Formats: sequence, C-alpha cells, structure tokens
Amino acid sequence: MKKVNGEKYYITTPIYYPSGNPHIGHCYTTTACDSIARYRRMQGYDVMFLTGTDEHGLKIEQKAAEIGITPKQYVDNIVEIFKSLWNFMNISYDRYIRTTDDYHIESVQKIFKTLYDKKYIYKGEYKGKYCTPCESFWTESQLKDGKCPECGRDVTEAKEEAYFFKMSPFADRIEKLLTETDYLQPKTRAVELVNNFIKPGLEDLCVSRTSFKWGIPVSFDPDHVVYVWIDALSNYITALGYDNGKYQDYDKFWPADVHMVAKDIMRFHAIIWPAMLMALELPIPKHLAVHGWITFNGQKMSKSLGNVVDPFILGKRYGADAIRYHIMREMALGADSSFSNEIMINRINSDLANGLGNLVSRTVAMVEKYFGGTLPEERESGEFDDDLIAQAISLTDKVDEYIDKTQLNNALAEIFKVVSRANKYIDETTPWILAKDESKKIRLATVLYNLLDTIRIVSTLLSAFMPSTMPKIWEQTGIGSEETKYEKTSEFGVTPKNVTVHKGDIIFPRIDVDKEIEALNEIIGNAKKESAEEENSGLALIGIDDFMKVELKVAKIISCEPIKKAKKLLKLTLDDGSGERTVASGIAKFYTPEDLIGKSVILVSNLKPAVLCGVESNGMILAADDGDKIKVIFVDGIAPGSKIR
RNA sequence: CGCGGAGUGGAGCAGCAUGGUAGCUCGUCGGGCUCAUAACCCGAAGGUCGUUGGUUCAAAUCCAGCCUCCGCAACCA
Repeated sequence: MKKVNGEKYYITTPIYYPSGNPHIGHCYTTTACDSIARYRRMQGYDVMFLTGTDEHGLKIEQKAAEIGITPKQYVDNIVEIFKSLWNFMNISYDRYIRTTDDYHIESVQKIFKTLYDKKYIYKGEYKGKYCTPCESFWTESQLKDGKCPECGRDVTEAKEEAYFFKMSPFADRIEKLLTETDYLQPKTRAVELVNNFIKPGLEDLCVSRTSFKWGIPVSFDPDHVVYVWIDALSNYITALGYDNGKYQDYDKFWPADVHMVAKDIMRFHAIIWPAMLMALELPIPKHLAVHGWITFNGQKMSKSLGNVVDPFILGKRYGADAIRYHIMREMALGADSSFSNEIMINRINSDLANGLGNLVSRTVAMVEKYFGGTLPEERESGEFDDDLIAQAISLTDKVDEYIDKTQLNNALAEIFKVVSRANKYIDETTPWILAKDESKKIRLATVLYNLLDTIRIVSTLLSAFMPSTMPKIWEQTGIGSEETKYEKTSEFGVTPKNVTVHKGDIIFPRIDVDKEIEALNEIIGNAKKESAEEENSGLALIGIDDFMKVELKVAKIISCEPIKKAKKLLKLTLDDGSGERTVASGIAKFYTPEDLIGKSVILVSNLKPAVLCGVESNGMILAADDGDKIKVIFVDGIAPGSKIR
C-alpha cells in the first residue's frame, strides 16, 4: 500500500480537436486518465487532472463556414457535447482548458514572444503550393490530382512569410530523453522516432500561418496566427497559470507526472513538446504514456467506414461503468486493441455479471437467507480462510505497481483474480451445507463475513475504475464510507462484525449476446447509411462543361511492374492510341502485373504529370474504391484511344 | 536492401534479456453443486511455439537466412 500525504500529481489527456463528435477513442484516453486520477486521489495525492479542447485551425474555420456560423459558435456547440459525454462517463477532471480561453491566448502570445526573443523562433519563408481563391497553402502530398483539395482549382508555386521554430539545438537532448530515460512508455517506439526524425536531422518547424485567421495572433506581427504546435501543446502549462494571471498552480504541479496520448500524436509529444520546453528552459514531464488505437473488427476507426462507435449509445445500453471497464481491461499500453461488440458483451458478461455481480448477489442473498440480513458477531475460522485473506490483503500492492506503470489492464486483471478466488471460496466452504447444521452457524457467519470483507477490498480498489456502481455494492453489502478507504484495503476484518446487508437491484445485468449484437448492428447500419449520405451530398453540382474538361480515353496496358520504393504503387505502361505513356497507380495491393497486362482501362489523359516515388506519372486510370477494396474498371475489346463520355 | 514491431492449441494474449515440465482469459466437451444474474466450482480435449538451417547434452527462448502480417516514413494521379 502506498499512502501519501498531499503530494502533487498532475495528469493530462490531450486536448481534443472538436471537428466532429467524440468517439470511443477519446473515451479511452479520458477514462484511463480519470481512473488513474481517482486512484491517486484515493492514495492521498493532491491531483490535478486536465482535459480540454484544441479549438483553432483551418478545419474548424471551414466547418463553421459550411454551416454558416462563427468558428466560436461551432466549437461552443461541440465542446458542450464533449463535456456532456465526460459528465455521462463520470470523468472527474479538475480543469477543462479551451484554447479559445482568454488566459490561454495571453500565455501563448507571451510564449511565442519569449521564444522569438531567445532567437529560437525566426522569420523565414514557407514554400508550398498555393491556391489563390482559397487562400490556402498545401503540401505536395495534400494536393488532389495536382490541384487544390478544397476547390479543385490549379495551385501555384508560392511562398509566404512564416515563423519557424529551431529544433536542431535540442536534437541530442531529445534523443537521450527518448533512449536513456523512461519518459516514453512503452519505450519500444523510441527507436522508430529516433531513426525517422532525429537521425535525418530535426527540421525547423513552421509555427505560424497567414493563410487562415482562426487562431491566436502573433502579438508583434498580427498578420500571423500561431500554428497548432505552440498553441495546443502549451495548454499543459497555460492551464496551470504559466505566463497568465488566471491560475497560480504552475509552481506546484509542473512538471506533469503523465501525459497520456494515442500513438498518432506521439511524435508531437515526444519531440516537439520537449523541444519547446527545453527552449523555454522548463522541466520536462516525467512520463509520456502512449496507447494504441481502438480498432473495430480489425480496422482503424473512421467515419467513412461507418464504424465510429458511439459511446453514448453503448453507455446507455450497458452503463457507463461497463464501457469504462471494457475499454480499460482490453487495452494494453502501446498495442492496438480490437473492439467488437461481441468481445465487449462477452467481457461484460463474464467479468462483471458472472464474476463480480454474481459474487455480490449470492453473498448478500445468503446473509439474508441464513441470518435475516444481519451477521452475528462470533467467529470461527476454518480451512480456506487463510488463502482467501492472504490474496485479498496483498492485492493493493499489486494494483499499485500496475498503476505506477500505467498498465490498467493488468491492474484490473489482478483485481478480478481475487473475485474468482472468492467465488471459488464459496464452493470450497459450501455455506448451504453449513446452514443445515445449527452447530455450524458461527462458522457459516465467518464464511459470509470473509466474503463481504473481500468484496469490500475489491470494490474499493475498483471504485477508481467504476465510480458509479461501486457505491451500489457498498449499499448492498452494508459498508460505509469509513470502511471503503484506500488505506483499509490492506487490512482484513474492517467491515463491522454485525454488518447488515440490503439486497437490491442486480448490479451488472447479464446481456443477451445474440439479441444485442443484432440490435447494435442495426444501429451501426443506420449510422453508416447516414454518413454515406452526408458524403454524397458533399460535392457541388457541376455543369457538363466542367465534366468535359476531363479527357477520358481507353488505354491498353502494355507492361506493368511494381515500383521498388512503394508498397501501393504499380508502374503501368499504356498505349493510349496515339503513343505510350507511363502511369503510376495505387493498386498494388489488389492487382499483380500479370492481372493487368493486356487489359484495357479508362485513362484520364489530360492530368498534369506528377512524380511519385521517383516515377513520373502521366495520367491516372479509373478504379472503384469502397474504402476496403479497389476494382479497376476494365473495358476490354474497345480500341485504345476511344473516347469515353 | 528506408526504419521498427509481430507470427505460440478455435479467438485474444503471456512466456523469450538469466536456454531445461508451454501458461492465462474466452470458447468447446464432460462432471460437480444449488447460495446466486442458466450464474459458480472441478476436469478434459486441443499447440511440429511462421519456416529452414546452425550453436548446445538441451531452444518458443540464442544465431543466420526465408515467408507472412502490422505500424512509421514515402508516394495511394
């Protein structure tokens, strides 16, 4: 047991980008942090648990414009949804930061200025493809068909003034941070980061934009807004009052004990954030805990796949705590975890309903049945008691250790071993047989008492993970707030000797697997339809003349070979009727060269050339793509050069 | 030869830095019990530990090659 006295503990989730509604991935990070925060509070820490939203940027500006409201109105709406989800999931955050909050804006401007004064930020030129009507810069890879991904018009080579953050001075220190300290958890990813980003040389980072307005203006150059890095990452310190007058918690809580993030933003927290702190000469956080994605039936969650699991729907059906339990029990630090309705329901049934819920239910029922609800005070110990008690009182140390390593799945597994042990104890001691013999009443009372006290320990530890249902267990098993303190979990016999139980509602109802899966599939099916409809309605109508700008021709594939450096690309040599041309196509996963040679396909022949992985591609061939698989459209038997319209 | 990870009974995972009975959860089958949410407890079946070779008295565990999958990076024209 690790009882501390008011030591500080600072834990953060990322600030989420509210360009859409929250999904179960957001839920995972947040409930994991919440459980750790609650556990630390039980241990006696003075906890600061921060979450929030990252509300600036082009995407928000555009989304708002689409609907015809201001960006602020747009984010206000979505932030309400986030907050109501956290409320529903019982997230006990101490502070919620919005990057649109005045004090944050003030701090970010000061931080930017400080870095500028220290010469870590300098003014330079940002080169890229520029779309004049959209006033947007795009990188080569963002372009669609060589054109602006937003409006589809031509882009021009252009440059604009921008501020850059010099990261190279910190490369050595960051490499050491990643490889020689336990900052990064799990550490296996350190090599990947070092090889990909540090060894090739840390590039200076563009930290301002003039291409959109929805952001924090650079105080000394108001044409520029601060780009996401400095704006978003610094939330971890501005929320404590760094460089602002709103809060005075910086000295107490910084550096953070844990930043928890998903792997897609690991890079920024592992490299850019430490670099910023080093430049500001501030301490580095103690740990960066990186978890994987929740995948759905093996695929990454995505809206277009219609598989974004809605936490509200699941929570309403099974209870917020059941969802909390499932995602934390299933997800191992670092690795991805596959989510499916079936796995979730089975887990809830076997662990929560059959294991814990049923243990409480049968124990309470026996106390009522054999003793009218109140145990006598005499005791008589017997076989099996010692083993149960030993496991129960040694549990906290094990859980503590896993919490320290942010391995919540293992912590929960450890707790449920004791639940199983208790269920087994009932079979070993056979209370229903003891009950038939009046002379064994005292022994019977002892058995039931041991069960109640084991439940006390288990449920106390679990209350950090499932904060709303554990009090229901305490209600039924007749224990009060004094007995459910963390520091009592290493002692046995804390429950009052003459405890009175109160049988109540079933705590975790068993779920009918087949029925529920069917119901959920229907819901998901509907959601998929809706999102498909949304996407279809996304494009504006075009006239026939727009369509005629695209020249489509039949072309015959003469030869075909894979491109060495690329995984997805095939290099095709085509006869388009007037000559040969080379086209690269991202279909290598679905077609081999043998499949294609000799076939006729539809070619977009007036597409601007582009270089892909060292191969110049002149045009594209048409293929159907449902997000899952790709089918090239074949028009065999038609002469190369034939028009398509 | 861009960088890294992984391949273990039907499914999901542990074990591998310190070689020596292959372990856990779920599922399946058989049995027990009746206090309980048809829940609980016990037992069984099921694995050439991706593949080939090497080191060793002995390899899932160490070494080399190969195959497959997955991330990252890079391009899905």
